[in-house]
Amino acid sequence: MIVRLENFNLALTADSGQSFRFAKQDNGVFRVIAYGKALCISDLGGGRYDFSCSREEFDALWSNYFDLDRDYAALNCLVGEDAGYLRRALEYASGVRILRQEPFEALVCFIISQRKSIPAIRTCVEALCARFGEALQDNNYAFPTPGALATASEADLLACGLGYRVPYVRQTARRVQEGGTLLEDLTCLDDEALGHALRQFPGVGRKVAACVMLFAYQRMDAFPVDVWIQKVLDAEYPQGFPHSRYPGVSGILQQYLFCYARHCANRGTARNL
DNA sequence: GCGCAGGTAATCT
DNA sequence: AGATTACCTGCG
Repeated sequence: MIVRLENFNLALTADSGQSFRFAKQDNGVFRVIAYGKALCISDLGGGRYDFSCSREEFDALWSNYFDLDRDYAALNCLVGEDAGYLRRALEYASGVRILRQEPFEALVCFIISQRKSIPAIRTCVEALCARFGEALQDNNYAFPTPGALATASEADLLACGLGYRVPYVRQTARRVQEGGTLLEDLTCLDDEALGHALRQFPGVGRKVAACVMLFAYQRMDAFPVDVWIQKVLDAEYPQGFPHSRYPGVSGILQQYLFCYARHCANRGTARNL
């Protein structure tokens, strides 16, 4: 189905490091897998996109996944011309959507992400899915269930390139499986309590917890500080980022800062998905 | 071939 | 509290 979307930058969202399950195919079409479904999206230009799904699935799943009901255009008014670096980041990255991922997938993927480059994370996550995930059509695989990872052998997880993170992932998967609807139940917690609960999982510190809050639980005030954001804070916000000026959206702005900082650093060097 | 990568946790001062 | 360090392994 073809839809017209404002404020939607597919390429930048796919490469934003939120989900590690985007792939740009040879024909330029983006394939993403989430919630046990594979989807292909073509950018037709002029704000028109072709989604390889029914209207029903779009409304029930993908609209939500891409956070299409949120008014990202409002950020234009909130971040003024005088905002300097942040304004430039907004102008570059507006259209990047905060994805609504499954909590378990986000939790595991960001545990894995520590001390890894994005290409390395992708390779690792794909290996996990191929080995432990449900087979979908076209040689695609869903993200593994907590049970599948909880019962995975140490050797099999090592073979996926998890390295020293193997016990982190296994124990996290076990806790989630034993906890039943544990991750769903966390939805009712406020930001501080949710962050604290997430940090109880092994291998989850402040940064990973903030990523899971932002990319799975839609906590738009979560502000993950990784090495890129730290560089931006050091250079542009020595007094600290003015969170109080952007209530309810500072996580989105964090994502824009992240994309813009990487873009500036990577200018000139070839880089693709 | 070799340093480094979207951090965390343990171990210090 | 804040600084320092080991940690697996693939990618550039």
